[in-house]
Amino acid sequence: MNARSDIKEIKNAIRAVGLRATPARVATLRLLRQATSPMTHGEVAAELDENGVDKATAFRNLNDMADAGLLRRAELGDHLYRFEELRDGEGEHDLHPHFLCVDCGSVTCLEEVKLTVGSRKASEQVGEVSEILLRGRCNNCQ
Amino acid sequence: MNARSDIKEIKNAIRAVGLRATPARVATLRLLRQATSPMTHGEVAAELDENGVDKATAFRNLNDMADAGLLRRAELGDHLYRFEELRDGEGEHDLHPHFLCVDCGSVTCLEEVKLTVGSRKASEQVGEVSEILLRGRCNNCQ
DNA sequence: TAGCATATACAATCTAATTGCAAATGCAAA
DNA sequence: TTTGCATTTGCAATTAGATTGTATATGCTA
Repeated sequence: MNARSDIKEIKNAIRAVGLRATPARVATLRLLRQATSPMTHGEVAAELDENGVDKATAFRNLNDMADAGLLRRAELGDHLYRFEELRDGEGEHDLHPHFLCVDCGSVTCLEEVKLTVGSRKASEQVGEVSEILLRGRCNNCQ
Repeated sequence: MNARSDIKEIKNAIRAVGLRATPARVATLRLLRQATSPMTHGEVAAELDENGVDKATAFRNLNDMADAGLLRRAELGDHLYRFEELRDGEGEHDLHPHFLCVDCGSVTCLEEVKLTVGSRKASEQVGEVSEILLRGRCNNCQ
């Protein structure tokens, strides 16, 4: 898939949730697609700043796209919102956990980490789990 | 137990972690002891403001007492730090997961919740996990 | 391509949280 | 009890993430 068809696909994805496919939004989604882990408001804004996109616009777009269901807005416990694309199939109920390094702040998606069956039952007694977060020190920071 | 002996006990607890038992700290700990759920920086500061305690002092004391191991500083997903007293026995090294209700802020310890064996291996590839957090909406808030 | 609702840039604002520093105070030792 | 001094406090300024107001510009549908 070349860059042009990528952009077309991105525009379609944005329009599919009822938003206009503006350059700032295309750039935002492209950025999130090539990122390997969720990006903060600030990280996205800093990148888009090079394209002349205003910080407030970047923030509004992230929030709007999250509200529209295109992105997931995650709060990992360090007072920063992080955004990642919500691919088809991954609904709201997708529970793939995140690992947050308390030293460097890096975030890793842990697709394959699951709770044991008994654990899921136990946690359901308490409430409906919407997010699983592991915190610790990543290998680079040991 | 009367108020006087309460205060004596509170002062002892503060001194036990190597801090001076100042009026502001005594008031802070007393407040947290009578609270039924963790309090935010701002809530504590607002209460102590009536005693003439400065906001910066309130914030510093909460952080200092948390660093000293007297309080737990929790992040419940709404970008506010919340503090609660860490009673004896609850150490820093308790690795059992916690469930945080994003609505009411209640915290539940999930002693029995575990990761699958494969998940532990997978997460160890990323780093050393020191905390497991489940977030969602508790049964009271459904 | 014209019309208009949506989106943007720019600037101001808000709130949580932190920091610098001189003055005040807890508390341990004399 | 008093003294010495490190710790703590008050006050003010500041940082940083995030949000909001508004006039202008632009996507996109008819």
